[in-house]
Amino acid sequence: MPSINVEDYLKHIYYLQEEGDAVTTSSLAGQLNIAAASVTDMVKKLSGQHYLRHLPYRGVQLTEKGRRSALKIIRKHRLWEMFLSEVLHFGWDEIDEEAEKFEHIMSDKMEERIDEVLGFPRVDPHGDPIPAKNGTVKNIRAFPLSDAPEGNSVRVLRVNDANPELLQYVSSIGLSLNKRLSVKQRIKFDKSLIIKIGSKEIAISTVVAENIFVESV
Amino acid sequence: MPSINVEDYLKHIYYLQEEGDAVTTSSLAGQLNIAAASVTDMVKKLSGQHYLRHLPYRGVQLTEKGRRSALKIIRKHRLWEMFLSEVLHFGWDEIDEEAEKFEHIMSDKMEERIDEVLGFPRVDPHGDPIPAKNGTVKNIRAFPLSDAPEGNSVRVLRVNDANPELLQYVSSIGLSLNKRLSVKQRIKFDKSLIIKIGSKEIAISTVVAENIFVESV
DNA sequence: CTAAAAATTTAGGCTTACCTAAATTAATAA
DNA sequence: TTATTAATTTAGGTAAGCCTAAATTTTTAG
Repeated sequence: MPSINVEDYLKHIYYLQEEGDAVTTSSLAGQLNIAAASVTDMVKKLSGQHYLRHLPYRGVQLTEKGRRSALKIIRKHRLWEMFLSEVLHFGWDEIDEEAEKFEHIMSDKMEERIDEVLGFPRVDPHGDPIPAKNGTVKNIRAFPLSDAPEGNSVRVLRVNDANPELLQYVSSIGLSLNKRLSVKQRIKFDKSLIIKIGSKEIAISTVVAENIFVESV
Repeated sequence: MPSINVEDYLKHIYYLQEEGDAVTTSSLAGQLNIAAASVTDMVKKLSGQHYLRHLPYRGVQLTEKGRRSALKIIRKHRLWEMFLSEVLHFGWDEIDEEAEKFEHIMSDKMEERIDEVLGFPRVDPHGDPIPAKNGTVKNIRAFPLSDAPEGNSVRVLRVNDANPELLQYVSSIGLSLNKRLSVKQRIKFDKSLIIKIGSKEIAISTVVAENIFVESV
């Protein structure tokens, strides 16, 4: 069984890989809030245990073993987020932090019980897919709202959960998962957007638009 | 904030104190499954941080600070047990183990939310009192069934949760919290009891009787 | 193409919390 | 009361994960 620290490394490597970024010592150090030298140490250890492959000075890549372990944690994390949201009525801006620790101590029995109570959900409250027990992850084909052409009508499928304030803001302008909106206007010089939600028109910055993922409708 | 390990020490010291036992290096080592020498180390550290007083070669005693910290953990532990039992329908023989880890990571926000959902319970599923936020603990005036005189009619108030198999056994003979029973006969030579639950008469050993706490009714 | 800058790794250390073995103190039995 | 036994503490170590500073490798700019 990987330690809590190892689990955190694997999870963050998976996230970085998923975003298509190269997984370097420094990007990992940034995610984990840890000195780069410490990351090198751990990476060598994880490589020795075949959780990942390490090309010195180049970066790392999860092995199948590493990917499996990462997905187990992520499954627990997202199920717990779902539970916090659905059963204990936490806001979507609060749940990620609460789940950070629980993901590491949740027993398999607990995982199954919660999955059952929730009715075997496929996505978490931010629209991220909940990995299946067999290691399958449904990939959500959504594109960032910032890429939507003028006039497009779209539906929100996912919101990046990395920043609680962003989530709060998104709620505050009346957006939530599955909500429909249309792009009224794209402002060239600052790349901001004017979107229409229901009958309201709202201006949002690129930063916000880049973190809202949608599908055409 | 005390570390997880410190919390475990404080909790077990509290338990031992509560049972009226002297809290010695070896009794603690036994509870924590740790070598006595390691306990001495930690005890000196905790004494330095004023969580407890240490009389070398004699034993330890929690300070008020230590008692407070212990009760915070125990409150979280018992609330979580209650939640597992009431909301997720875990058996009373499963919950203690599940709560061992969660007690250390449960946020105060989570604690409040659960307390609320459960309707501010006063006792956990084993009949142990849930300490209040202000550090008050209702003491349950119950005596062990093994002390009940022949002919006595009693009600179950608490069952020692230290042993899951005992809890299972107690359930299996039809006993649970608040159930009434009467002592039909006390067998002298092995101190076992014949008790009557509803219309059934059952023989139970001292070991079992010593772990069931009752009040006269 | 090379020199400076940036990223990565190596070296040497630290802290927490554990361990075993040896020394010391306390308890117990003759 | 003293010798033996039991409990406790001290001494010296270990492993996991982190750190800073120095050395090395890679990238980038001129």
